[in-house]
Amino acid sequence: MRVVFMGTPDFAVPSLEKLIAEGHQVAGVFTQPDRPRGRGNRLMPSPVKVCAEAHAIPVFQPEKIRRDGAADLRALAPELCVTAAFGQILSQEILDIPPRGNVNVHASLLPRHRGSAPIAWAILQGDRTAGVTTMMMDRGIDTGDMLLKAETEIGETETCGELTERLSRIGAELLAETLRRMEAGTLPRIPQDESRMTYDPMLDKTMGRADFSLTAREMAGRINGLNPWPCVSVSLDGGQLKLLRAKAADGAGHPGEVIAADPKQGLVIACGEKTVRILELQAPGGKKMKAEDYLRGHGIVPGTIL
RNA sequence: CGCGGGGUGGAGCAGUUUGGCAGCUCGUCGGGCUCAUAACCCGGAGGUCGUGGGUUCAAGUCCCACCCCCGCAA
Repeated sequence: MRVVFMGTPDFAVPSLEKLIAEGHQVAGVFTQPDRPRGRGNRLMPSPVKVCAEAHAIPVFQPEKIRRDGAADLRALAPELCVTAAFGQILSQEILDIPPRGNVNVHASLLPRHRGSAPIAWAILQGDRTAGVTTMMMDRGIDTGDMLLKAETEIGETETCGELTERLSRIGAELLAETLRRMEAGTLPRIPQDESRMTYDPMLDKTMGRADFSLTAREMAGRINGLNPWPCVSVSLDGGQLKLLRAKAADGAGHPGEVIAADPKQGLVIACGEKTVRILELQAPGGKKMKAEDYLRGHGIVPGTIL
């Protein structure tokens, strides 16, 4: 099929690569403009742009596709558009261009977790499973009819970053099957049950402020679900200690109290209910490391309130 | 030239301000104690101190250049 792909972050790359590998004709790729990123504020291309260029596919980076992308898209004459974490809202004018419509790869089990951060929210809300849904796009945000769905269990200490990586590959497979069945005419089209939908807001860096009055399960969900961004962190030695991976554990104490902090027992912090064991963290200016490694070189006095 | 932190045995750190024997918490290897142990005791191995150059009787430490890693900001 002649398709145009729209996507931006790492999550979208496997889907683009799968389209190419499946023999679809990817006529062009739309992605977010290069942004200043990293140290030195250098302009960095999106992962999707890097991938597209490696395959010699024309790249389009309008600031707003609904304002100044229609002509380019029309010129590419796509039979179908595929989007995956593009990061821009499509107008009806854009949606009307491809005759077979617009398939979106959304990283949740719709109608749950509509919005831009479905994977993080699945972990934040303590879901046991996550997944990918392919859907036909319409004017609303993640409101269109569902096509196919793939489900996977969320690991007990799996982070948003890890789950995103996993779902990106599951999504690519699901996309391939979706297009196969579309061509075969055997694709179901299922309206979303509006009564069961949830819409989750964008992540915000203020969510990273540690709140140990939560239950241990909630706290572990925040720590794992907000990694790699914005991450839950606590102030320590004038810097921010990022908590990167955690697991609920037994025990109790004043919320925020350090129950244990040595290489043998690891780092255990009391929550509103029970405690969390910190498995990985990152010290100010340092690299990610296991909590035990951190504690070999840094002392935290048990009883300290974080 | 956006701001800032860092690179020291296998891991994590101190030591750099004020140049003077390579240190700490672990791990590892050997031995001991113990009914037993992730506990405890004794002993050992393991380091071009990111790279190159400079100053000095002497550089992890001071000077110059470069490489790499990380945080903030997005």
